[in-house]
Amino acid sequence: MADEDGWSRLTLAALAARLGVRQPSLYKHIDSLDDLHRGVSLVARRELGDVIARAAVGRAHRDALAALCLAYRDWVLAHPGRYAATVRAPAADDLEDQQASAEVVAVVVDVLAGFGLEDERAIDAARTVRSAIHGFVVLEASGGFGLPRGLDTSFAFLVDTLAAGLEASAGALPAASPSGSG
Amino acid sequence: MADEDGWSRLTLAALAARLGVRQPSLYKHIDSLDDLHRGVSLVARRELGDVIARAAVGRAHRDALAALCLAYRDWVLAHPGRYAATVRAPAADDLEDQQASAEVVAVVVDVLAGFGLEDERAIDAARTVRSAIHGFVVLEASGGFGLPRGLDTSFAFLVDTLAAGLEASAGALPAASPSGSG
DNA sequence: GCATTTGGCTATTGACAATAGCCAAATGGC
DNA sequence: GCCATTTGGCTATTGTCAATAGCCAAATGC
Repeated sequence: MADEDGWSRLTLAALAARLGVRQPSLYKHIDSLDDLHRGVSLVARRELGDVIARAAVGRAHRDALAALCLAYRDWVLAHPGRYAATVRAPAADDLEDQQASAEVVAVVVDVLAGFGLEDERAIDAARTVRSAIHGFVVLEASGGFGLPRGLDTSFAFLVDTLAAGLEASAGALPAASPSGSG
Repeated sequence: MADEDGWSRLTLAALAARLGVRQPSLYKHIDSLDDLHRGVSLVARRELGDVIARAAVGRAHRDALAALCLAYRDWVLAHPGRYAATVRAPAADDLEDQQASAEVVAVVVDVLAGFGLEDERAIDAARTVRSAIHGFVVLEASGGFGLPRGLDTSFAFLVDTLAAGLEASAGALPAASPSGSG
C-alpha cells in the first residue's frame, strides 16, 4: 500500500478501509501509527539489505560496487513507498531496527574492503557511498531532478565517479595500502 | 520557526500561537499550509544558492568544489528546517520556485566547468555532486549515521573522493564517448 | 468624511489518530 | 463437552489540525 499510494498516504483510516475494517480495530494489531511505520521500515530495511547483498555476491572491486549501486536503485524504483519508510532513522531504543539498518551498512563496508579501505577509512567511504546513492534516489523519487531524461546515464556516471574516487582515495593514502591499481 | 521546532512541526496552529493570533487569521496572509511551505522553500532555496555561490567566488577546480560543499553543509547544519523545506520539488507550474531551484544547480554546473566537464557530462556530474552532498546532509540531519562522531572527517573524505572521481571522469573521457564506462 | 481595504475574530466542518468500553466467536484446559 | 480466556471486531468519543464562512473594527485613501 505504501508503494502504491505513497508513504504519506498510508494512514490508519485508509489502511482500515482497504482491509474492510473500522479504523479503531487496527489497534488490536498495532500500537500506533508510529508502530506501523516502524514495522514497514523494518521489513523494508531487511529487503533492501538482502537485495544489495545478493547483488554483490561473487563480485569484487568496482564490479561489486556497481552491482550494489544498481541493485539499490532498482529496488528503490520498484518500491518507492518502502524506501521512504527506511529514511526515518531507527529509534534510539529500538535495537532490532538498528540492527537491520546496520546490516545495510555492513554490506557496503564489505564491498569497500575490496578497495583496500579499512577501519576508519572504510567508515568514511561507506558513508560516502551511502550518501551518494541515497541522495540520488531521493532526488529522483521526489522529482528533484528537473527532467527525468538521462537518469540511467547520470546514475552510471555517479557510480563510475564514485569508484574512481574511491580508488584514488585508497591509493593516495599511506597507511598500509599496497597501491593496487596500476 | 522551522529551524527551531522542526519542519514537520511548522503547523498553522503552532505558527498562529507563536504570532499571538488565532489560526484562521493566518488565511488573510497565506492561501494554505502548502502555500506556507512553498514560501519557506523559496526563501530557503535562494539563501542556499547565494551561500554556495559566494563560497565558490574566486576559487576554481577542487578548491571551488570543496568550498561549495563545505558551505552547503554548514548552511544546512545551521538551518535544518529551511533545508528540509527545499527537499520537496517545486510544483510543475511554479516557475518562480523552479528558477530558484535551478540557480542552485547552475552554481554547481559552473564549478564543474573548471573540471573540464561540459554539456551532458556536466549535467551528470552536477547530479552526482548534488546527490552526494544532499544524501550526506539528509542522513546527517535525520540521525541516519549511527554515531555523530567523525562526521566532519567523513564529509571531507566524501569531498575528496568526489573531486578525485570527477577528475578521473573528466580526464578519461574524450568528450563524446558513447557510454564508455571505465 | 465616507467607502474600501486590511486583518483580526468566532463558529463550524471534515480528516485523522487515539482511547474507552462493549460484545461475539474462537481457543484451550479440565 | 463445558466454561474461562483470548482474539478481534465494533460504536462512541476526544483532541489536533487544516480549512471555510461570515462577522466586525480599525486603518487607508480619494
